[in-house]
Amino acid sequence: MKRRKGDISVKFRVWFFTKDEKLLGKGRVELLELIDEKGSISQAAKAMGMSYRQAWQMVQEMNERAGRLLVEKKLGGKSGGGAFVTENGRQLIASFKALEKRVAQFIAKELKGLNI
Amino acid sequence: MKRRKGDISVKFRVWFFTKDEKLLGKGRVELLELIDEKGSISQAAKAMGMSYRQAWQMVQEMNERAGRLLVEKKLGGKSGGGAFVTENGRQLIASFKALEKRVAQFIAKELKGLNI
DNA sequence: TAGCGGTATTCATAAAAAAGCATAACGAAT
DNA sequence: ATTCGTTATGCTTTTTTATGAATACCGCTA
Repeated sequence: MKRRKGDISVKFRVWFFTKDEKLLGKGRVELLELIDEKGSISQAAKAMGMSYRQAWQMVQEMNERAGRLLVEKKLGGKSGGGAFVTENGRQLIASFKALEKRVAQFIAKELKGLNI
Repeated sequence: MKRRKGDISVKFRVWFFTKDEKLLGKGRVELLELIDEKGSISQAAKAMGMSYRQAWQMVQEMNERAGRLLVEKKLGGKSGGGAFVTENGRQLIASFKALEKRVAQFIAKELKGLNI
């Protein structure tokens, strides 16, 4: 089977780091968005098909590494509590998605000139 | 601890895919380059600190998915045999590294304008 | 023809990552 | 006080991934 031009596609990922530790990537941004939408870590985890435990650990790690709270959590209360994305968190999400989009456009443009 | 602008860095990876299967990324390109330099999979694996088994499997997978040989192998012979990167392989390496470099430059440029 | 070093392949084992389960703490509403 | 759904956490099990050992094959060289 002969390889023809256009047979190869390109994928990419970007991540935000704080002092060489991964802060977040596409998956965690999606988790943050779902927390924002659902109002709880457990509902967001369920929606993503991941274990609550893992989602909770991710949030914990993100809050620690960011040096600021990206997600605030409330214990007990009317509906048992919940979790909410802070303004800092929303800004980080926006920055990430903006960069991701621009990189995607750049790569698409580059591919036209690259002979693969 | 307050988060200051510039506290966050960005990392990225790009991959070449053929029909939604990963063909290669930064690690495999490095392996190819080492094979080209050393003339054998086993020496390249040792230099990368990975098992021969894994390196061999990666080469196998790349050759299959590329639809063309990126690495040719020779059994037996003067020094027991060896492995060599084909012209196709070299071109793919070059394309990958060129794209990777351009993306790095683009992201660096973008970060100046992005407020994170 | 015996030896050398690399490719090719299987099998069992180890290490690491993810998932699953169970349970306590919490606090507003009733 | 009871109920409720969530956060929070430890412990066990499962799954995935990587590693290591062992073996056969290959072809040049001495």
